[in-house]
Amino acid sequence: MVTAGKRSGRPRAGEERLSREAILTAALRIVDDEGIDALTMRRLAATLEVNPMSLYHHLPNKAAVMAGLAELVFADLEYPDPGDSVPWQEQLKDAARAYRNALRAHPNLALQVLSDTSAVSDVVVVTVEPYYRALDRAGLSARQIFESANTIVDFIHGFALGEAAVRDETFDLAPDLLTRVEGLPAGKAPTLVRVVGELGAEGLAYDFDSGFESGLTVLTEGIAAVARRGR
Amino acid sequence: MVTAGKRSGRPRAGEERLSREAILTAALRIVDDEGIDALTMRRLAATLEVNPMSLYHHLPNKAAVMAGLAELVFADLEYPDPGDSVPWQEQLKDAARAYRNALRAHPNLALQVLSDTSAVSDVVVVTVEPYYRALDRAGLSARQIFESANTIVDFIHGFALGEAAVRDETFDLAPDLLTRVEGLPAGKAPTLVRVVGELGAEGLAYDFDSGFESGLTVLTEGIAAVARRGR
DNA sequence: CTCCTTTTCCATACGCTGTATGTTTATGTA
DNA sequence: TACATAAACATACAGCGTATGGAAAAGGAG
Repeated sequence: MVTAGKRSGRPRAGEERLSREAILTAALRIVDDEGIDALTMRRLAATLEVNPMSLYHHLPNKAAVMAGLAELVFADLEYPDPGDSVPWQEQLKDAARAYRNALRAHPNLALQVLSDTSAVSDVVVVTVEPYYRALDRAGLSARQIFESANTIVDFIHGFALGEAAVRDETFDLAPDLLTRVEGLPAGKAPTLVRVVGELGAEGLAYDFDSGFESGLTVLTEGIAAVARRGR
Repeated sequence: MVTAGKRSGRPRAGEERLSREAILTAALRIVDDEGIDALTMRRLAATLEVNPMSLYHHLPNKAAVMAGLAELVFADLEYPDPGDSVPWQEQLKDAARAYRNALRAHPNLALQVLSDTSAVSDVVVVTVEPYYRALDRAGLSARQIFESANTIVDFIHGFALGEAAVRDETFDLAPDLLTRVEGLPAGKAPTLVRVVGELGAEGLAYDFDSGFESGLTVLTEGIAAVARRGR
């Protein structure tokens, strides 16, 4: 019996089935479609119609696949950078929005991106430039620029973490929070109960977009205050 | 041959070897000492000198063990809450510091705590009360309190994420960042290069404590500005 | 007391994982 | 033409979470 497929041995020139890029593309698709847990070396090999061990000729191990995926997220990150014609606050916010959007583009990958420090390459380091540009224009010292940029990035990371976690389990914040707070033992967290109650009364229409924007406003106002005081 | 240990069947009264609490305590020790990957059901059972399957009589599966660990972190969280005698800014910062400290207490668990939404119980929800208290005193609207508290928590989460990631691989930020930035292609990220260069010249003594404090300052100043504008 | 259900342990086993090792075949270079 | 290298496949191993079932003590019901 002459089986048509799966010849063993090296493929003819131009018939290579694999490449680092092709593997990562397939992996990204699996993660996007079915979640991070669905990504196994065997599953990945199957979608590429290849033996699992073949993958190891292009990537040293599974951790490298993960790191490669994290890098893809950053590669897709493109800052608009409107230039210095807009106020620095707007420049800063635009950079933050672009970063958040890149993290949102692959929610199943967010945790990986945010936690895998081994994926921090030059590609990633360079992505902070727009924050430094904007903060420089705000009149901050070198140290203040450094610390403020870190603060912004930390906020975005925390926000993205919450957004991604909620995203993949169809968890509706508003009603959940409301019922949860209402069920609390009396007198346990009075301010929380009152505030959430008021929000519920006026229809707590929480969405992540406005939450992110209000965070950016707090941060830019805070940085402006620090800049004023710093002079 | 009558082997002394490992009798099968139910233990005599008062000789139970396991309990949910004992299991979680042992699990926490493993995670603290050897990292999250070292925690397997078999390993956990071994340290408790028990058959792996015995664990399943006290916890339904491994995910429940993880969630239980995350809960332990929040259980250890105690806010000092100096009361209303200090400015609301200080009250807010104290709450944030306490939360950060709780997350730092078990760095190997930080990622789990921050990403496992299934561990969000009443215990956790109540922990936001101090933020609400402080923000209420700042004169914010219900919606502003809600959004500002989220922003603070997001910042702490992002910060803790970075801190935990760096912690467990003896990665020294300052020299790493310096050499990395110096090795960048010329003209690639001019502001970043200049700022980090200046910091390197004056001895970039970065530590997480001061980074966290400067973040808190930016946030409280920003919230104060929003409060002023809100009137 | 006896009978019976429930609880808490142990033993075995299954399907899955990442990957080490070795073989086959084609390529590119000497 | 030889030969090292590269890219595929095949087999196999240790370790994982956990389903299933059995043994023995506990504890309540008659």
